[in-house]
Amino acid sequence: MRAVAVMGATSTGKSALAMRLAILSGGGIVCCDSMQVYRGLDIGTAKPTAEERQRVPHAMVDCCTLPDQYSAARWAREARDAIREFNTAGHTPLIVGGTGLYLRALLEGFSEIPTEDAGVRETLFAEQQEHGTPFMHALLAEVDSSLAAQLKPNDTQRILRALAVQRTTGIPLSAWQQGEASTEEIDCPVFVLELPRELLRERLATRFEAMLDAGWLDEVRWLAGLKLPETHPAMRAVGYRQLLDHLQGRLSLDEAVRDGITATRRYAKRQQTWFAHQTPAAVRGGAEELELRITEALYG
RNA sequence: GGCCAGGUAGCUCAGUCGGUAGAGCAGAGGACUGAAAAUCCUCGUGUCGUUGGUUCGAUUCCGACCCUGGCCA
Repeated sequence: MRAVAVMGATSTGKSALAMRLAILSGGGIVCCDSMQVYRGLDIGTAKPTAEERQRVPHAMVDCCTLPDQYSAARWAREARDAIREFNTAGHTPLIVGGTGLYLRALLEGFSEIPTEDAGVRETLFAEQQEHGTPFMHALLAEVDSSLAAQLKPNDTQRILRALAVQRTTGIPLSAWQQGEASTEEIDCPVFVLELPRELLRERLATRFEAMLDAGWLDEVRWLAGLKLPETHPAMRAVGYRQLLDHLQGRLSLDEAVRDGITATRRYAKRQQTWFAHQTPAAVRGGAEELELRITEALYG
């Protein structure tokens, strides 16, 4: 299998770059984005428009209907199928997005781990609410001391995941993670699009306002109407979370916008850190330089 | 004009019964194996409004002045 990945923080302009390249190459795009997979979250996720999708085929967009929840493993599985289809049609697709973990799941694979039993999460969450995360960390230490030692006592998300797997299988998560990672050989050079911090900040803020003008708040009202649990990924997405707080009267619109822009900035910084340290083999650069290098990769 | 409450880190504030000060947020850096737009970790010297006085020593007590908010005229 073969693909070319174009990754980068939000608002760096990677989608526009990818569109240009895809139109030239006649290939398709595989979105690597943990929020664009949800049907109905369009404006706030900067999802490719209908026109763009008509012009260039996009995979891994709108592949999950909302009460459902997505995951990195599922994305890797489905993205692999999408890439194979493009390949058999004679094309090298562009993997485009900002979700570093998803790309890792695809390129390096995850160990085979059984699905958590339904309901374990709810039980764990209730326990965590009552006793606090450090207490849950202590519980984990009893059944999986090596993983517990690696996790901070406040890391709710990883601690509950570890406990959930241990409780449904009776085997510690760290043991499962020792297992062989299931990957299919894939030739995929990785490119990271960079933008100076100051410029990125400006673009983030401008885009946030533009999304509001495009009717983002109505989209958030619709989301609120679904009554999803507050732990659902869609409820915690940058911007959506703050706008949801506004709809529930916890923030004025101005405050929600200000906090949303701040949250986006912090998110972009985390992405930059990830791509700087977790993808050492990647080629980094600005739009012009990358466009050349990617073109070489596509045709060379 | 009078009375009251404030003026402390970029912002919101705590505190020092007098020995030059600390939280949250922001900001910076970092981690990252099935929720990842998530989750988590580390980093805090600033004329303590200005100016006199008391004191070995004042941001802390007293006075004057300046600024902000509220109430009364």
